[in-house]
Amino acid sequence: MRLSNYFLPLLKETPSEATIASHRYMLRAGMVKQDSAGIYIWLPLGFKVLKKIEKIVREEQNKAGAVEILMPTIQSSSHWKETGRYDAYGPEMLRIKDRGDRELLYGPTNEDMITDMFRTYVKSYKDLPQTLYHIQWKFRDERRPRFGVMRGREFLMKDAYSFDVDLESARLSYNKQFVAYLNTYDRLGLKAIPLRADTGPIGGDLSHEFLILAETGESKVYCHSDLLDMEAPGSVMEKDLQEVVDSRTSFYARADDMHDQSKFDEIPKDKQVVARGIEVGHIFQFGDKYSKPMNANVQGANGRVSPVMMGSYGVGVSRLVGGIIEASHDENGIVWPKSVTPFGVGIINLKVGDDDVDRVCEELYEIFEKSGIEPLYDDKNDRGGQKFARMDLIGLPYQIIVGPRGLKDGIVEVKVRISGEKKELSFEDAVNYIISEYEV
RNA sequence: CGGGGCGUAGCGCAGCCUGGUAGCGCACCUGUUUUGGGAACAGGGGGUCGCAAGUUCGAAUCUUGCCGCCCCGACCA
Repeated sequence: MRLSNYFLPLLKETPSEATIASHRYMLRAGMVKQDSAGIYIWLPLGFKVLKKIEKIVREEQNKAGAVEILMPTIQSSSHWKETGRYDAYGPEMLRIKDRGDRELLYGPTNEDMITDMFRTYVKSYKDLPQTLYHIQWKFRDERRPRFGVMRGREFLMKDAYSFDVDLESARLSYNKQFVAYLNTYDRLGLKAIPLRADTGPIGGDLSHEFLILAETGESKVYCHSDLLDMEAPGSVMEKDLQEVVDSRTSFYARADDMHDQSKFDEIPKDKQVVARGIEVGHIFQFGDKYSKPMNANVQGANGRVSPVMMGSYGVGVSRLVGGIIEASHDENGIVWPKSVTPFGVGIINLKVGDDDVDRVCEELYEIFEKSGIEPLYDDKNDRGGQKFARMDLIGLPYQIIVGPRGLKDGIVEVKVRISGEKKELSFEDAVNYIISEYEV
């Protein structure tokens, strides 16, 4: 993409409402524009990142054996009345009436709808287990939306729903998602901690929330530091993932609402971590909570009919955009992990109109376009300082700086955003270096 | 939902107390000189002062009502 053709409305000054880094930088870097409280327009740069995160979430869901569907944003109240949640959910649910005075709602979650769908098709244990997911916009009429996309009213969520014949099988479905979550966050460049969680209004028996550490996190976290040092499990072939799950859950890790100081004190002092975190995922195992009232029953091998055992698994995709920035920024702007960066490399032309500089930039641009690295070429006729500040703000992992001064000696400069390190390299070395950095 | 506050150009703000032709910085446009870490100078465009009613010769300014938004706390991807 050439910057001269792009829509990138940057702000030099910080809008007054933004108090945390991710919100400030998302506004300043032209990623989002607020339209009303907790509702945002996704501008090109923000949308690109959102889509990249969505893609990684999708790939990891597919790897875990989940199957993608798409449910509507607008739901009928009927399923919610069947489960009793129409009354229980409260004012967070946006209720709408259509022209026929029918009660509709903008979905805050989809257990009720998917349970209804599932029961019409599946009657036998032979069609189980099954996990379905979708990535869809949700609306929750939060009392106080804030922190930009971190707590919007409208937000993009991946929600998966598992269906099993019994609790033993349901445990395996839960474990698959647990492992998929660890891998997902790892690919997003995040260190996520699974915490034993309260089951909240969705309800159920077993639940973990996943937090990423950030100073501005809304939750206080107490955990064992070894948990933070663990690598993502990657693709695990064994059928029963219990060992992998146990290897994480055996460490003490609680948010303050579930905190037990005496157990925390048992951890060696130098391994105790007290930090703040942002919730970026939550998984639940809730058995027959919805299947029972909705008569979503399946017949087992023994011929007995019983409610299908369910779980649900949420990842806040739009929240992750903010979460990643919270976890990865400095005083100059965002520092994107390579996996979600909106563009792979920024090309800075320090003297637009200079034949040699223009030519080298164009060659670089073409090479990176072809190699799929997606360059953002700053071909605007601005001063160097402005270009440097701009590129730092939007946070691409690598910058190639091309100017007449370096070109005279046959070199271009490569800047690594995260460290600030600058390398003076030949054209070929610069290209090879960037390309090799993106090879898996 | 309790507490606090704000609405004046795209963004950041002053003006309001004490009513009298709407201002500053950034951004934007034109020109000149510049150009390797957010350039300088000169000129210029952009506003129903959140909306409505009222008081007044006259309202951004005073009064009332409404709408919107933010911040701090208690609750949630």
